[in-house]
Amino acid sequence: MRILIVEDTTDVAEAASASLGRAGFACDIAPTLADARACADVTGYAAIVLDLNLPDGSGRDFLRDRRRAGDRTPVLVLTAQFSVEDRVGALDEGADDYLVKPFDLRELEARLRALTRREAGRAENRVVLAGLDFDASAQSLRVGGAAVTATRRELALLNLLIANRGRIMSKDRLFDGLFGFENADVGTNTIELYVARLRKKLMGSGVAIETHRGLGYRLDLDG
Amino acid sequence: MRILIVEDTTDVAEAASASLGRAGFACDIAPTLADARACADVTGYAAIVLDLNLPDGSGRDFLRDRRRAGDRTPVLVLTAQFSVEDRVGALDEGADDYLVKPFDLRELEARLRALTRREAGRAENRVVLAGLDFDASAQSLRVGGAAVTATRRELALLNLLIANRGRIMSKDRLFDGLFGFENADVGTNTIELYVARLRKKLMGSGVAIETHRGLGYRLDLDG
DNA sequence: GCGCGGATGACAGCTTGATGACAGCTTTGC
DNA sequence: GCAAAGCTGTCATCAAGCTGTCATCCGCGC
Repeated sequence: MRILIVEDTTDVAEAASASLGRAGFACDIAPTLADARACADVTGYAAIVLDLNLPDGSGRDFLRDRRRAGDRTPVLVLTAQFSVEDRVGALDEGADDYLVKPFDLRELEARLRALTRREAGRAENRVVLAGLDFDASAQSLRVGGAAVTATRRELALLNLLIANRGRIMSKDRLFDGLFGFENADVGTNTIELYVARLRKKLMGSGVAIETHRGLGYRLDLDG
Repeated sequence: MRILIVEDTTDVAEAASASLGRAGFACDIAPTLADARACADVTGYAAIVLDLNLPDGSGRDFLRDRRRAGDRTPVLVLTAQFSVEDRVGALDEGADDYLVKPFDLRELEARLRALTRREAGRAENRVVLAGLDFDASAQSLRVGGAAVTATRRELALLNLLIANRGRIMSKDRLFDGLFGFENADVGTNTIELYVARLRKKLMGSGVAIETHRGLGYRLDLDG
């Protein structure tokens, strides 16, 4: 984890750097806004510690610029001011946290850990198969890059087939997956219907639903 | 955005709930650890505000349990203690932030905005999308440059849709985000109502709320 | 060729969503 | 405190389009 410390008071910056270094962070120090910009442009950081009082301007401008540019690196602001307005202002301008000087180094360390912690693993429900791009959580379907709309039943069927890709699914099992008890009297023909409708929408995706007579259906790569 | 407030002092909890409600958050209050667990098991929250001193135990246990269980919901800890050890301890146990009592309600609000914003992958409160310009902290909305007034619920809905832009949000999820438990008996038709009202206000913004029958709604660029 | 399982187009019913009007309640301004 | 304004949510009505049935056609395997 690499951290950028934007702070012009050498003592503070070096103390922080040493302390964070011991905690496993690699730190770069930037004593001016210009240095900070140069560093941030060259490499990415897991987080930025930003003093607001700098010799060549206010850290707020730096923060605002980065956010406007779409940069989401977590920023922890250091401030000498106590007023609630200032704190609220900093947070609303895009800071993720702040610390009032003088601060305890252990606390800086803990806060940076909290900020950088949530970088890791987001559960992805997305499946990409040849020209097919299906995201179960967003219920979105793309075929060859183009968004395709599908109804609830169609998506449910697709979901089932994808989850069992490469395996033959009997109509009974598909039926069980698509309909609850209250729909038990729906004709089995319905499955065939939805397979047909899905096939039409998956046209040209490189993925095909094969028919296996007397056995069921299987989704797999085309060809 | 739905928030769980775990706090046994009724005054504090209700003041926070009222203040956050005005800011567009839907709040549930849990006065005990048992209540908190029950709530958290039943529904998901955008963030949890957690007092450490509770009648049936320490909030730390609750926090630790949730993290062990793999839950990453942002947690903001309320504490009466000043010691650095306590603060560091809370952060390292998985809290994302803390506030020392007594705290300013505006600050709680700003910190929760920062926490939920980060979760939604945003670095600042302001979002500009085509002709739509929305600022969550100022609760202000502009369409094609012109200021548009919108009510709290409308803004809350918009905020939710923007945070999940591009994905289909089921009415249930939108409902959970807009209403807490005390409003559980509100008809689901209400969502449709607010979608209609929002659509009217977003007219000509280049952003549209698409209906996906049986699935939910999705906010995306028009076209 | 025949039989059976599967494919598919059309359609009617019905669930789901849209929307205008209204009553209750909250907030705001005085 | 009071009154007015505005926000909220319910209801009823209307529109849309998803669903599943039916009938018919296709094609594989025997």
